[in-house]
Amino acid sequence: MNLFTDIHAVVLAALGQMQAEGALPEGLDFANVTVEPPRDPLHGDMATNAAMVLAKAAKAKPRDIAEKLVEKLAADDRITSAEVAGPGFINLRLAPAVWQGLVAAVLNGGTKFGRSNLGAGKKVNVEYVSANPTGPLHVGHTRGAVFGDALASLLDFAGYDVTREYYINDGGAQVDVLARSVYLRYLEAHGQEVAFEDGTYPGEYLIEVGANLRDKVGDAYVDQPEEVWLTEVREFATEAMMDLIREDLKMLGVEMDVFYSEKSLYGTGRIEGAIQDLTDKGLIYRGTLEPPKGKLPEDWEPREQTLFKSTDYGDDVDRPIKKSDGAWTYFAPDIAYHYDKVQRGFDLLIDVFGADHGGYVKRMKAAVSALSGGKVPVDIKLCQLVKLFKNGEPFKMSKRAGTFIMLRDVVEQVGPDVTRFVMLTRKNDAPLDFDFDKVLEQSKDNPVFYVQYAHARVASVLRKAAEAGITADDATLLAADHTKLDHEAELNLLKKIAEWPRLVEIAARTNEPHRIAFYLYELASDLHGLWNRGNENTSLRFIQDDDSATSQAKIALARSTAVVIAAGLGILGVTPAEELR
RNA sequence: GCACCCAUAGCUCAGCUGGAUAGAGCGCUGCCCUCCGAAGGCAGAGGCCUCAGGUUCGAAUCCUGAUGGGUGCGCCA
Repeated sequence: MNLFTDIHAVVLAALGQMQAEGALPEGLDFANVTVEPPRDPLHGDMATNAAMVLAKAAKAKPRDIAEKLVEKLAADDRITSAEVAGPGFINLRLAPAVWQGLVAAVLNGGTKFGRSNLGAGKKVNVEYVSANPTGPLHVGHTRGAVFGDALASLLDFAGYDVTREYYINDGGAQVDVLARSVYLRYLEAHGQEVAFEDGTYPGEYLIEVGANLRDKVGDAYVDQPEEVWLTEVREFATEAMMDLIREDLKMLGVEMDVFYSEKSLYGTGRIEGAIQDLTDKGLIYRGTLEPPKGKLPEDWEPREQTLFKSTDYGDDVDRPIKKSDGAWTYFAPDIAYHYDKVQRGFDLLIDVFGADHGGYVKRMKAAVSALSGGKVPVDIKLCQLVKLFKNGEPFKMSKRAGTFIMLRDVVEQVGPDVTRFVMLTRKNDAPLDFDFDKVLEQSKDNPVFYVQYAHARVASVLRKAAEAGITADDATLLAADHTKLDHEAELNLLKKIAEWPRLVEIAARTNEPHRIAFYLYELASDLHGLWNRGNENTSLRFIQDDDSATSQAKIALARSTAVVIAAGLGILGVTPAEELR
């Protein structure tokens, strides 16, 4: 139930009627006609721009169209007033009964209220995290993980068929480095002195992996050449790292549907197949790239390479898919991977990358566009950096100094709910400050707490109602007389609830889950406001002494608010609190 | 040098793909608990939406350019 689409339909019907009566010419494009909440609530409940948008094509003055449209709209019994304002806006006011009807809609729908079929069941693949399997996840990954996960949930809520996917980069040189590092820890576990030189991972998390390897194979690999052990150790180490990463994700509450291995693309002809597809389209050639302008790398020399003609699809330069030794570059398996996603029948692909992959966006879009014949859109969301603070002081991360903050450090300190919510209170393409002290603060300065508090307050009302002997289960609340909710403050809260289904669609269309977080803050604010007005005006308190019928109507409103908050938090992956401590 | 992202109140940020007098939190000045949780609420002060052009009924929003900041730029993924 989305009141805005309902009224939008009313407006379109009225416009159609005007055409039938000759008041408007045929063949007008209504696509830009919107119905939205006016910026200033004093103007009314909803506003439409219909008259202004159509004026030019209809060769009429906006206000003239508006005057006629207003007459039609006023005939609808949901609309109590329709008036022309400013340059040709039409401001509408809706009958209280329309707003009051929301309570039943919310209580009937539960946390499914606001679900949309915007996605119409289209298959969408959301790829996120995809961190290299060389160590536990750190803070940078955390933002991508939270963002991708919330986006996936949002799209699901908006009616898409969502697959959550993790691409394991286990095919490149970095896993050989990992294997060698684990091998050193393995030797160490056998009592040898080892040195970690450049090009190895000195992280302490590998000590245990080395010891486990020793327990598994004994001294079979000790003092053996690399050919003997590299493949097995690599396998063993990547498995161990993926176990670590899976644990990290679990701590955050992230569950993937698919873990897709890069390595599985090799030796199966799938990379060759994808490249062949591009070759058939005339997009693969041998050539030499121009050196980048400006600061030239010291060892630059022109080289002939196998290139993908990504410039045909808007990229700045063509991109190499093979190294000079004939091996694939990282780009080639990535092309094959996306080719595979296209072939699995997804209607839409979304990649969530870190900001450091910004330069990768154009070539990936080019590749998908070429591979799918432009049929499968790919949206690439970049998550900007997370800056950590402690006591207001920037917290520098350094691998060398051991102050590299891991995902588990953050989650252990502040919990998954806070971590998730805070990471979603900024749009993905803006950098994020994360202050350990501030996020744990319990005040309105902290949005997580503020929203949780609103939810907990409603739970508190329900407990108080039980103490006062008022029945307040959802069935009873649903049957209550909601027309008693006629105070302006109560109607305002209902109007905010009415925006929820609309907001879900906007957030889903733009792939911006942070909008959910901001909406929840506003909704919580309205509830807190109503609550406090009960201080001065006792008739606004949810529990009315000696009047259980009125109480039930008011509690139904509180409960509806809590349901929407719970639904929103559900999308963000945050558990709604029944009680705060 | 080139590409992408960002620029809105003193600070941290929203702004519903072009709408009316640009919003919130913090901070600042006041006020509200015999009351369902004051862990809250209300009010006030605070703005040339970085700058300059353009598009149109209408621009913080779209386009061009400039300035400042971030990220990246052929055998690392």
